Amino acid sequence: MTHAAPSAASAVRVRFCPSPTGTPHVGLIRTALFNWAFARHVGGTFVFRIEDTDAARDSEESYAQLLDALRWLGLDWDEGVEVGGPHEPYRQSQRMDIYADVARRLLEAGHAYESFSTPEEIEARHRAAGRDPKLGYDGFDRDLTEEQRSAFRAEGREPVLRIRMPEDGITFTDLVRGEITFAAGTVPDFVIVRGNGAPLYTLVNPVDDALMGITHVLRGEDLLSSTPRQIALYRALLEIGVAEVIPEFGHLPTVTGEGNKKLSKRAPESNLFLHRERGFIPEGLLNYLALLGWSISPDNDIFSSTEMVTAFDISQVNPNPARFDLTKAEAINAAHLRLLTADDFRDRLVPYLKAAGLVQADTFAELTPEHQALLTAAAPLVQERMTLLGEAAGMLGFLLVDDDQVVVEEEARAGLREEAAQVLDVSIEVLERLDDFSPQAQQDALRLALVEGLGIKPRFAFAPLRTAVTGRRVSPPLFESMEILGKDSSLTRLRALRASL
RNA sequence: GGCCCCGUCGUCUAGUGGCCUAGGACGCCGCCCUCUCAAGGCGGUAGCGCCGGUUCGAAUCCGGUCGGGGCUACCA
Repeated sequence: MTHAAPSAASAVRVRFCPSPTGTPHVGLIRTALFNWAFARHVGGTFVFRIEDTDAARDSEESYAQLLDALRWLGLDWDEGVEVGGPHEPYRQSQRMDIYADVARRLLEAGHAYESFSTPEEIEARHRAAGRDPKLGYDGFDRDLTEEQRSAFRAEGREPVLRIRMPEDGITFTDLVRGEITFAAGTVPDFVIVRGNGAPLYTLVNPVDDALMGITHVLRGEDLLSSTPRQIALYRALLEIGVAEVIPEFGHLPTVTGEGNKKLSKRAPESNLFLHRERGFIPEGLLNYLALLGWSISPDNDIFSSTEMVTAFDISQVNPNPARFDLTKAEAINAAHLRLLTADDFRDRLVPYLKAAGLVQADTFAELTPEHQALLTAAAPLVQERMTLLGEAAGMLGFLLVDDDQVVVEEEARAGLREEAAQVLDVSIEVLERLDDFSPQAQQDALRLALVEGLGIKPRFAFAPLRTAVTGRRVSPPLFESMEILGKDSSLTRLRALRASL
């Protein structure tokens, strides 16, 4: 791919482990990007694992979208789903026997215990004791005797498995926030296996990280408060020989939307594929996402993912929440669009023109020779005029439709002034006589007749022609456009608008 | 409520005690260029939440305060 080959084999192993629920969210992608950049920077291993332990919410469609997303963005992984690796399988739904085994060992070693209390009972005990009912689990079942457990079972209760939290507080050094301490007693014993035997995220995530040798966990800030539980579980896993090291944690700043709240999955800006459909290119989107919490240098915002890999330093990540600003994202995308080579830019236009029904193929190579020539000539005209590839249809559509299919937009027609008819009459006459239809020749002749001859300011002199030829108020440069269109076609369009006045 | 995180222009950020009368970018405004729109050039707008303390000196360190956010599930 685009990254430097992991030369000195690093011991660093990081992972991206999304749940396949819904459409990929830009915040999720930002997390993937930072993990990827971190791994590539140090020459470590990037693992891609799927956490599909919630059958009620997970879907195959979402799984496919996750693959599509990472591949589109070029965030390649060394180990994981599809590519395999030494710790297969990489989908948690296929690792249930592993979790059952670890849970059993945790129970046998006394790190976990069976808990029969229902949420209602826990709350009731808090109230009875005059405590805040929202305190969470109270440790009631910690030291149940075998007799008590049997009695509960006899009632038909199915126990969940809880981890026994340590008596003392938990402190760790966050890679982006520094030292963080959770005081003793503030984190209740948590559930790792449901009453029906299904393992929970609280168990499977650390277990797989341990089994897969993950050394650094970079994830969203929303998971910060679950870290003490994971560390407690890790300590237990260490003791029973499932884990070898406790990874370091780094909590990436939340990606917010309007109003400083976490960018909702319902918000359209959160939808990665919507951005792709509108014409973001991977380079632009990745660059923008990198800016959410990180900066490559004091005076530059535009960079490639390769440059990011070279410079990325997790300790330089800003802990502040970052707002997803579509306007800036688009500006960054526009900058990358301009950075593309002419051919590359041209080729990337094709799927968008296809989607708009203007061409018949998805790739440049499959286009008709006519369309290929036309696009090759026209693409450079719009490259620095576009922010999103999706604008291609509007900018180039007039070149891809028949003369009698040109629709003159209201905005353009409204801009026509009194002298439009006269301008068109004169222009048609001038252009008809032109043998050299190059932009320069057109301009020279038209300026002579319109600007000098009729005394009309340039900006008003050419507007009627632009409207006639493109149907729009905003278009690629007029003379170049007419050259591409050809003399006959251009004249036909000029006459058509003239006739409609 | 409890626990935890965060607090520099509207937004994303640089800043790790003197280089800061706080730099860049997006946005916005103006001018130049100009066949439209862009691009480009030039200029401008706008910020260290607040209060104490430490220090010769604080955006930078400490305390408090206020504000924002996250978590508080047999979701992930």
